Amino acid sequence: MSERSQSPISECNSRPDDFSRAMYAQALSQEGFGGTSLQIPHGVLQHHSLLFNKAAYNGMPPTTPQSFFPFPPVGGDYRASDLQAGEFCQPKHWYPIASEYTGQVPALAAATQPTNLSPPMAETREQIKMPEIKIEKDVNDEYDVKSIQQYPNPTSSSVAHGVYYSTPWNPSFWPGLTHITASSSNPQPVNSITSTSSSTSPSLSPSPPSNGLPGVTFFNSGGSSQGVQALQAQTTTRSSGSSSGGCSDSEEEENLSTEELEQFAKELKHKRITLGFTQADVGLALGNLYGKMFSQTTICRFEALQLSFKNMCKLKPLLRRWLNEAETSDNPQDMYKIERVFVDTRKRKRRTSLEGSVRTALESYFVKCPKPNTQEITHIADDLCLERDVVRVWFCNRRQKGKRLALPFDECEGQYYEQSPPPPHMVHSSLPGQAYPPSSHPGGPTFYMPPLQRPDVFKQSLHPGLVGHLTS
DNA sequence: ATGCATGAGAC
DNA sequence: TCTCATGCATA
Repeated sequence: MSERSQSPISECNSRPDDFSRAMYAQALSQEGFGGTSLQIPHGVLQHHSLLFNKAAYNGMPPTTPQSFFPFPPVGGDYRASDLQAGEFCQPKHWYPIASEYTGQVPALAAATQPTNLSPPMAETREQIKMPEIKIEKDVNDEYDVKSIQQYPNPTSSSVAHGVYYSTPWNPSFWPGLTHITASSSNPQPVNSITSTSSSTSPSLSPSPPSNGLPGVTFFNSGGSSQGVQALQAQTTTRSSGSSSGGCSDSEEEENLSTEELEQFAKELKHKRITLGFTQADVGLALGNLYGKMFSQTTICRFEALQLSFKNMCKLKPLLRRWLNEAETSDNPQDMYKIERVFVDTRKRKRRTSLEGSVRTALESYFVKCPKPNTQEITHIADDLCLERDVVRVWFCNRRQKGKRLALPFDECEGQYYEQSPPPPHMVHSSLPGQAYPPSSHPGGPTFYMPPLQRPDVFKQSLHPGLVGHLTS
């Protein structure tokens, strides 16, 4: 107890919307969180995957305490195990070749290729020799001048319409699209997405919608691909008797099942690779086709089922339409022909690279308190010699990550984040000498216990698809 | 593939 | 101030 009492956040109080995680509970309840040594096992559950990925979860001796670390040593160097949290759900097994196609390069390199069915397109900026103006990281500026990435147009000069911003150019545009998908937040079906586009070839002009119309005309009317029709059919098996074979995605996605999403993600990845597209290509092509481009990151996360269910539902119809286009186009590589010049002059904070020990410490804090309050954040920041905002963002991201991993497609998303009554042993008492004052939260000092505390049970709570990934 | 960051919207 | 969707930068 003595050591716990030294932890500034050992009595981190949960708020009603605090989330709780099985893994934390498991670690905390089964590994003696309430004990004197905080025997949270190696890795301190930095990753939920540790609970399931036994191969990477054994035998790591605890590391020594760190001076800035106000509570007992935590096991394992975070980076030593370096289990990326998403690994367990990476669908890598689908297509071993996939790893070769995860480049992040804008599709430009392929634009001039006569055919793109052969994969060897440039995958990195280095490879394609893209001029990139960037400020080195060790510059003293607090903020970099945002990298200005200029992708020379291989086929034409940089024209105005080729200018893309990393943010949506027209905020009113995308919201008009979102309704076609996510069921939870978009009650009304939208038939307006019925495309007025007559060509099976996507517009090569990436110019944003100029009229601000809610994307009504930016969809190519699917319906052009038999192969994808099959896909649609298979993803249209809905109880609500929604359209079958048609492209009224608004209804289609209404009751998307997790299986369907998973299936589609696989399909997408497979076909994308077969067609020779990178994830970045797809993201850009979406911009071409539908006026909203996405990053390689997003496509990657879609394929890896690492987006929220709602987000998956939102993106799926776009990607399916892209797939339609890609599959049916006589010249799929046309979809590469994107005239793009990135001119992003926003200042972006230099990315902080946290050392492994710091991450470990943060993880430990997180295990104790996933939602530190302002004071706690400040304290942690002081302890770890980090900017307060870095800590805050880290916790935000960590929560998001935890949520993403634990509940990728749970339609009852959020249920695990609801407060659950903490078992007596998890209720921290206010201890003297704590750096953190008693919480102002009305509920009193509590600690979140997820409803499921055993990995196997936890897995059962996951979507079957995810479990599949977990067990594969 | 993923860590850190941003910004909109909700609370 | 949080969540969420998303992306840059990088491992």
